[in-house]
Amino acid sequence: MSTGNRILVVDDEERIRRLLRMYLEKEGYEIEEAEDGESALRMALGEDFDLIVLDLMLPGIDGMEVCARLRQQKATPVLMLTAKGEEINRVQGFEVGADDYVVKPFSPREVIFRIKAILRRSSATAFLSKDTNTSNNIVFPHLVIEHDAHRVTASGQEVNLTPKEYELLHYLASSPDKVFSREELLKDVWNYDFFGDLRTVDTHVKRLREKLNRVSAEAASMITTVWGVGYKLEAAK
Amino acid sequence: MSTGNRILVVDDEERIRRLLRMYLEKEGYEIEEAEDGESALRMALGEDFDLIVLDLMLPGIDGMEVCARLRQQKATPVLMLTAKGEEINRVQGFEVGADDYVVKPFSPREVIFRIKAILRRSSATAFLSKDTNTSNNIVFPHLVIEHDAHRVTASGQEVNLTPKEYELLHYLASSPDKVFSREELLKDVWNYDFFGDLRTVDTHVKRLREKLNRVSAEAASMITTVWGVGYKLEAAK
DNA sequence: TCCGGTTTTGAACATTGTGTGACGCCGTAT
DNA sequence: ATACGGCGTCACACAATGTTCAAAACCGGA
Repeated sequence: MSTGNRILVVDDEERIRRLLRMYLEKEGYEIEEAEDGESALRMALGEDFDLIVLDLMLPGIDGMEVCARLRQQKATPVLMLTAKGEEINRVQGFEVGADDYVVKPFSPREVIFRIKAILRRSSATAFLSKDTNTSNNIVFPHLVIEHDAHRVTASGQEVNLTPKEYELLHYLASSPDKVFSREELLKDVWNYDFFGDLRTVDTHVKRLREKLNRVSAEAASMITTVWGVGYKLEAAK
Repeated sequence: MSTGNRILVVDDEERIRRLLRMYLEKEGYEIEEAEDGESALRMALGEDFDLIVLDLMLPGIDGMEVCARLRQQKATPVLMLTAKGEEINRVQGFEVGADDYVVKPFSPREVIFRIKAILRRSSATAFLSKDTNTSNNIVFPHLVIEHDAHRVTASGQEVNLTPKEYELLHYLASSPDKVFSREELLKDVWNYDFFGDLRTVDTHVKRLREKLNRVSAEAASMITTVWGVGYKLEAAK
C-alpha cells in the first residue's frame, strides 16, 4: 500500500488538514501540511511532491495564484478544494493548471479516489502506457462498473443510479468481500460534515438492490447483509 | 508473545482500567494507566506509547480534546472508547484523529482485536507493505475463516453464521488446540458486563456444530468437547 | 419562484438472534 | 452395573436488528 507518494495538503482550516492527513495516511501516503499560500508555495517549490491538495480560499496568496505561480516552474499535479459557495470559474481554474476539483464538503472516498486517479495518470504518462490499461472499471460476472463513464451494467443491461446509490455501490465494489459497518459507510461515502441516521444506509442499500434486481437478480444478490455487522459486496457466491 | 508494545489506558473507571490491563498484559503488552485527561495528556506527550486507549468521557479535559491536543504534536494511534448512549459526533471524532472506536460495553476479544489491527496497520505503513499481506485469515484443512469478509467456509462451502456464532468460532480458532472453559468463553467473547448462564455457551456451540455439520462433518468435528473442562478447536485430528 | 426529482428520516413491521431452564442422555468412577 | 454429575438438546420468550414504506426536507434547474 505504501507507494511512497508524498502529498502536500494546503488548507487554512486545521480540521480539514487533519481529516485529509488521516485518510491519506491510511492509504499509505506521506503527508506535509501548509496553512497559507506563502508557505505552500515555498514548500511546493523547494521540495518534490507527487501531488498537492490545494484549498482555493487561503489567507494571503490564494489557491489560484499559488497554482499559477507553481506552474511557472513545476508540473506537480494539483487537486483543488473549493468551498460550496465559491462559484469557481472552472475554466480559469483549468487555465491555471489544476488537474481536478473537489467541492467542500467532500466525502473522504471522493478525495482519495480523485487523488489516486491523478497519480495514476501522472505516473502513467511518465512511462509509455495506454490509458485504458489503468482503467477505473470494476468487473464482476454480473456487474460492471465503469467509473469514467459513471455507468453501471448488470447482466449486460445499464442501470440508472442516483449519485449516492452509485457512490455506495462503487465504494462497496472497491473492496469486494469486505464487510463495512453502517458507520464506516456513512463516514466514508457521505460528506465529512454530514451527521445522519444509520438507517439512511439501509434505505440506500434497499433502493440499490431494487434497481439492480429489476435487471439482474444475480447482481442484486451480490449485495449481502451481514447480520449484526453491516453490508458487503460479494465477488461471487 | 511479548511484543514490547507499550499501551496507555485512559479511563476514569478503575474497573475498566483493570480489566483492560489484565487482558492486554496477557497479550504481552506493557500497560500504563491514567484516570483523567490532564495526566493522560502529560503522559502521552512525555513518553512514547505505541497506542493509547482513550475513554471519551473523562473528568476535566475529555477524550476528544485530549486526542486533538495530542495530535498537534504526535501521531500516536488512538483507540476511542465510547459509552453506548453517548451519541458521538463521528465526524468530529475522526477529525480529531482517532484511529478506531469501540463502544462500551465491549467484549475483551473485540478490543484486543482492534488494537492488534491498529498496531499492524501503523507498523505496516512504516515499511512498504501491502495491506492484504497482513491478512486476518485463519486457515485449516477443512475450515477457513476470512475475517474481513466475515466469511466462514467449511470444506469449500460457505456457512452462514450469526454474529455470536461467528465470534465464538473466531475466538476458538485464534488459539487452536487451546481449551477454553465456559467461564472463559463467556468472559472473553461476551460483553464484559454480561453475566449469563454457562449453558448459553453450550447452546451456541451446538448451533455452531449444527451449521458446520450441514456442510462438512470434518469441520464440525474440529470443535471438541473436553470433558469437565470446556471446548477447543482442534487444528487437525 | 416553482416544479420535479433526490435524499433523508421516522415509524411500523418482519425477521432473526439470544438466553434460559427443563429434560434426558452419556461418560466416568466405584 | 449403577449412580452421579456433566453435557447436549429443545422450545419458548424476548430482544435486537433489518426491511420497508411513506412523507418530509432538500436541491437544482426551468
